[in-house]
Amino acid sequence: MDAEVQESLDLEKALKAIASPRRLQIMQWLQDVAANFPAQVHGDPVEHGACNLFITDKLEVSQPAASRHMKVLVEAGLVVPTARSGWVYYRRNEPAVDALKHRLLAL
Amino acid sequence: MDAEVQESLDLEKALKAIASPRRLQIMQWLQDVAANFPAQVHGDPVEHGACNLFITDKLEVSQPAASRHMKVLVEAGLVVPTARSGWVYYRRNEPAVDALKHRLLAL
DNA sequence: GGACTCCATAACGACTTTGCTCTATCGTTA
DNA sequence: TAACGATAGAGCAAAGTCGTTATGGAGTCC
Repeated sequence: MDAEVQESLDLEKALKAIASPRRLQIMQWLQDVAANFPAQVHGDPVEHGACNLFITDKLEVSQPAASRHMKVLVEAGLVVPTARSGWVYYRRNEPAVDALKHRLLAL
Repeated sequence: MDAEVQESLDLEKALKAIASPRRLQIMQWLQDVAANFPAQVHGDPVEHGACNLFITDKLEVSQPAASRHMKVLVEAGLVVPTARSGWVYYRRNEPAVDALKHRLLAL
């Protein structure tokens, strides 16, 4: 366990981030981008993650609503955004997710 | 892992229950009732848990506010209340907590 | 340049959360 | 019986959440 990642994790923020059906769902989808989202022209599924547009479509909410959900996840440190020529891709921040699990095991 | 406990766990409810500084704190206090609360005349710390009154005092909120926090934890299944001659004692529901951890490890 | 797509932010409304105070209930005790 | 202490519920206000539509910036394509 990386001590720096562990310390930087805001437990309350991370818990609130995933204590939402939509965002929990997103985290699960992002576990396997290639399997859960359409093929992407740009942006490698593994390296960069899923295109924001696909996430919005799957969530079946408006684009601003999806945008805000992603922002919550990013600010909780659980997801990493990659802006690339107009598109934004999101991938899980696995060290942070592991840190969250580790903290929760101590509860 | 008890399959019945596992299935009965409402993940979203449990997450929302602990995604609150106060309630997270309560769960941590209840890990060691004898160490975190004054000695109780009635109600065994291990068997029954901590007296609601002590929890209210430690939280430093009004009695109804503490009462409602405990209700949220009970309804999430994470805590078990024991009513005993006017007082209510709360203890952690360890199987449910373990079930929650188990579910979160899959995220 | 002009039209288009993608994304983020602002503004709004409905609903939920969380604190408070006041009140009712219930068991113990004088 | 009457008084007291612990708890839960009702009612209220402030703040947060989550959805929407409207708007504007940034990049792509003709």
